[in-house]
Amino acid sequence: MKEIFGSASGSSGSTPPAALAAKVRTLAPSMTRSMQRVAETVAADPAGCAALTVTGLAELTGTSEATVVRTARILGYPGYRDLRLALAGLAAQQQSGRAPALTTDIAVDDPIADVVAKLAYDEQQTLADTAAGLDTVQLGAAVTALAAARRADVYGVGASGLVAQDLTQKLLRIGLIAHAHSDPHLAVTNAVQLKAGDVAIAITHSGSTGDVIEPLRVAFEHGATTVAITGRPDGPVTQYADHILTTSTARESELRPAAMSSRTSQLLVVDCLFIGVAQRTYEQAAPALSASYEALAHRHRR
Amino acid sequence: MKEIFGSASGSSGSTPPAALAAKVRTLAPSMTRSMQRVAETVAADPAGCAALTVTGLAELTGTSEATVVRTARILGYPGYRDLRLALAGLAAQQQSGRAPALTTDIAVDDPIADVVAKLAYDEQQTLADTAAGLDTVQLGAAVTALAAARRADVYGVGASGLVAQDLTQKLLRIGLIAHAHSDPHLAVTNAVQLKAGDVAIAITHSGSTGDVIEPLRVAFEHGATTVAITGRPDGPVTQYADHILTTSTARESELRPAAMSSRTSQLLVVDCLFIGVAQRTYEQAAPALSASYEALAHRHRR
DNA sequence: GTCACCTCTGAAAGATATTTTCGGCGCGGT
DNA sequence: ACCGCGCCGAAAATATCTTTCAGAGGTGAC
Repeated sequence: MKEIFGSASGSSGSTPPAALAAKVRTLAPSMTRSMQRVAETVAADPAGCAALTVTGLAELTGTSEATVVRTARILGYPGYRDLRLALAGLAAQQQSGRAPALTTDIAVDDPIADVVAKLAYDEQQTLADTAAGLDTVQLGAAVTALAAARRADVYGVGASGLVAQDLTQKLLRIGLIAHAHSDPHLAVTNAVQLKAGDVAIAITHSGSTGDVIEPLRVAFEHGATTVAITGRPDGPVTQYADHILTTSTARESELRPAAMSSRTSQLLVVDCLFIGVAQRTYEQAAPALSASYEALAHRHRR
Repeated sequence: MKEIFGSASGSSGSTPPAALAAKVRTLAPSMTRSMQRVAETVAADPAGCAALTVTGLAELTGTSEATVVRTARILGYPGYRDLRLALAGLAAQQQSGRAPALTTDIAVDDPIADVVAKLAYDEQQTLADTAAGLDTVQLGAAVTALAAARRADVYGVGASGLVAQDLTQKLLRIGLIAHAHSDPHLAVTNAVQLKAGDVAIAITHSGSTGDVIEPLRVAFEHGATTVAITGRPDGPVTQYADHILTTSTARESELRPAAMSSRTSQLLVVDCLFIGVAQRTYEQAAPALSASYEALAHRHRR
């Protein structure tokens, strides 16, 4: 049977189509101007667009049928027909579940309580989007590779560097050999050591951070299994990635740099990786986890 | 606009399309045999039928396209196309109806898709809890202190160390002088330098991490304004804290160490601090933020 | 500044899906 | 057995969607 509601990224079937707005944001950078116009129109009023034919939507957005179809393709549907069907589903869902509709934009003069509420809401949204957009097949493949790896190297600079460290810390805890690199030179130097069976993971929101791509390329060329965690599934980094894990992109505002929501998103992905690996290597992971817990106990004051 | 989801019986537009089965029963008497076959098939599996073209459904029910269209008409839609759209909506609603019955505990044999869903849900929960439990007065006070600080030191070890670094990175971006310390000795050594007007922030989930409490105590005794970000507002760390920011504690399970949700919670608090400070120092922060953005641009490959 | 190149875009041709038409077929009545 | 009536599906007609192609517009090199 044809799968209509599955996320475009092809993941398993049960994904709710709620994440359309997120998908539009994620993919907007790889769209042309007129396609963006179409995508935005669709995201703004799914119900309305579901009632339109290709021609109708083309006229409404001031573009051509071809552009509408192209947009549908980018969004992950085989054609406009399927996008329209998904739109109808979305509309029905919206109708039953009433949108919460918070102006999630943070203003300079927002009282502190609003800041807390808006930030929390935003990050929750980011989590939902990420979960919806994550391709579980790719994730599973990455987990399998990690669980069997002799060694894992993780690359990330800037904010993503912290995420890389977080992942590394966790993997070390369950007995894997993992390293985080934020120094590009050392990263490349180490990447040369990798070989088939090893895993290299690059974390970059933009998907085009040279300092992170370079070591991944080297690892890739040396036969390691490579994973990219990025918000731009079409970015340069994916050239050298065997498995691509897409993080979601929230729109950023002046006061809320992209780094913030991308970090939330990346951490969720990284946690999923970790839990996945812990499951696969349970026999080894469980005792290792409690051992590390014990070891810390005495560092806590009475 | 064309009304798709309106009930066929013509009543007001907002009728939920759930009543399809009932409609089939009501109208069955006025249908011919083959039409009934079609109607029943559709009622039995809306989602499946939504994926079929007229021809497909005709074959499936062993009838012809014409009959399918006639059935759609009887059911109140202008044609098969619209019936199909409504069907898609119905399917989506059905799907969204289930699902929230997640036992948020992650088991060893959970499929990867469940892991993603449960983790996302858990972290969302954590965020909501944190936002609800955060004392905005204390937060406001901490922000005020930070915004005016000559210098800020942040202490955190282990997973909290990464949060400390995250905060530091952000504060540096808006022109504050901030340092993260994860080496307890260096932390203490530096804490001695602090004086009134400076800010020291300790991040510890347990509230009893000696390595973090010690530098905070020193800072406190040297007259700095001290802030504790902890999950245990009654823990030892709060002795030396002028302002206490409470993070939420989700219960941890075997596969899901506490570090995971405490990190989420801590990051939210830290983000709030950051945004708060950015608001207060907007004149200085805004240009600093865009400047740091510009500076990074060339590190991205075309 | 100009040229070559490349990408984006929409018009129109081509393919599919939906709707309509129309004649055949079965069924009940005479 | 024959007639009339209405259901049914094949195929034509139409609408909708998809693909192709050539021109417009922009970009970088020289």
